[in-house]
Amino acid sequence: MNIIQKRLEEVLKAAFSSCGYDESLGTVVTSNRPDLCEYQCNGAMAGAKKYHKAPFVIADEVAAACADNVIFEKIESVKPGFINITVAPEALAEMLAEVAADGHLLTEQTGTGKKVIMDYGGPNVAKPLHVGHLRAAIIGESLKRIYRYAGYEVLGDIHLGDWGLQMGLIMEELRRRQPDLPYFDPAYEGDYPKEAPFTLSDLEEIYPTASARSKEDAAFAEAAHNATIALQKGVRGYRAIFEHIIALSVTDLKKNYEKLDVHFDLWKGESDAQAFIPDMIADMEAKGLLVESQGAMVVEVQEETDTHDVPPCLIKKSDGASLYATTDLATLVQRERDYHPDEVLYVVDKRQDMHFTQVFRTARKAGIIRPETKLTFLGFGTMNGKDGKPFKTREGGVMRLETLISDINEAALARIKENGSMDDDAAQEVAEMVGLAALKYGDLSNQAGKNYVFDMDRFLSFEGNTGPYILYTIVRIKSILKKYLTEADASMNGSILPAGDASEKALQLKLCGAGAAINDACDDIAPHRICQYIYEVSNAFNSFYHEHRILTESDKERKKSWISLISAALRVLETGIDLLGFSAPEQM
RNA sequence: GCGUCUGUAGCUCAGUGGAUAGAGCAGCGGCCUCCGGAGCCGCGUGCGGAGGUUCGAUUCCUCUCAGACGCACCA
Repeated sequence: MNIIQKRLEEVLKAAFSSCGYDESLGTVVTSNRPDLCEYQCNGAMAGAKKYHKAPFVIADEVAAACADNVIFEKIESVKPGFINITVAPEALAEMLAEVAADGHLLTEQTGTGKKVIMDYGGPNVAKPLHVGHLRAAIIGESLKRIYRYAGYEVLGDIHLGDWGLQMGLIMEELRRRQPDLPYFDPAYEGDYPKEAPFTLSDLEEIYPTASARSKEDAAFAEAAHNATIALQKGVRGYRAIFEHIIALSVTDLKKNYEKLDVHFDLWKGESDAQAFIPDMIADMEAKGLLVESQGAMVVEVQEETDTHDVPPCLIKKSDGASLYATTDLATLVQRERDYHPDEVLYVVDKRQDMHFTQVFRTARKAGIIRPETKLTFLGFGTMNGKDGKPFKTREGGVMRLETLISDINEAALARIKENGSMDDDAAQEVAEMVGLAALKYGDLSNQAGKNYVFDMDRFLSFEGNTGPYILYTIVRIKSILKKYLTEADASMNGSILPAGDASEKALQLKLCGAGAAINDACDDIAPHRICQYIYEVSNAFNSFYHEHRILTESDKERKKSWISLISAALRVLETGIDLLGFSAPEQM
């Protein structure tokens, strides 16, 4: 909670209590009428009924009971029963000093001692990343950082799509093209080559070709199916090809996620979970959970409180093969065995809501995870084009992530060169930072669960609620501080003085809310709260900046106080963008 | 058909059981002898619709309209 709110509540609750009312009525919230006050308490109205008194009377009593507390500049009751509060500048300055002195900006360490596994990758091997993978990566990376800031131990797992028919398709197509490779010779007993007989770009072409072929050529489809089984059985030639594919893909994926400043702690995949399937299924059978339905083996997950049908969770196909849900469940078996997480958070397309409902229920019924382990599904919406339909290339195809990123960087570079005098290398580097900020902020500033419109021009416009605007504000503060530090008597240790005017006070008030904003983002699994907060901080800073000449201020203490104030603003903003997953250049 | 989600300003989006629902963009008008004008300051329109609960509803509930999405052997 915001330190100001917390302190005010302590006073208000005591006042309600001393007047003979329930102290829970002393809840304080930020004012929705900034023209009247900074904070307000509506407890008098809530309590009016219970105590059979006019709300205005209660508000009057309470306000009078604590009016002489030094935390208030003003506390007054207003009809019909609001208690309006204005914070004393001296008290505010002290509270801001506490925020600035705290290692986590007074973010409550709610996650201390808790371990969370976050699943926010899901790319398929042998296929390029496309924009569909973007949201999971951006949102997941941000949540990982936010959770860590609140004290959680977080393990980010990429959860590769590296199993199933797609692998068989690739192998069969490879065999069709190069049947003489030793991998396909059952009699071959020597070592296989260290180098793959194909490149990544070969793979990117092979998969769609094979996929198309299997649809028209039944014999090929059958062969691919058999190749899949051969891989699953561990036939060493197929296993060796599999290793080649993984090695090539992972190298490429790391490079691409690196560009997004997205990092995973675990590079596990669906293939890693396969070994856990037989025991898991045996256990389900032993518990009597597995039932036959229309030829398949399923776990019923309908619950009595359901007001509608929830289809059963499919564990085994009628041909005995396992499915999507089977793998996800086995992955949970593995995660429980290896990490004992307190929570597993999935950042996945919201269209998979039903799937995860089934998986979570099955996991609980089967005792795969401990009863106290939280399973959370954060479903995100689709990234749409300006036409409101899912984002596509101009030709109507799926856009590769690399293309999207380079398009943004190019546009950012053009913008920087318009008004900058940077040399080319520096400009390129800054363009990448600005581009990433535009991309991530444009995504994260929306509620994760909703679809949003991707509009590069808007995200990069450098005006309004955008990543570049935040970066600009940060760079501006850095620039002032740099100039200040060249002065002979520069000191970064000035104490923050009580605000002298409205814009200074507004900035101080805003900065005190940093920890609360981060806790809110964490508790609600909502990075957009960070965006909103740092945007407000940026606005507050820019208003303050516009009304004060910091470096030419003649009052030394006042000047040092302002330096401390904008340093605090800088720290809050840089922390904010770090939690969103990007960073600011020195100049732009 | 069943279900889930969404509907807030011309556009893109926030938001809350409380007073007068906020930003940005677009439009109009101001501000550079000044630490970065990628900025600042003004100007106006809106909670899809109907009921209900409540002292008070855009927020909670029911119904309704519209759109997106999901409904077992793909992942």
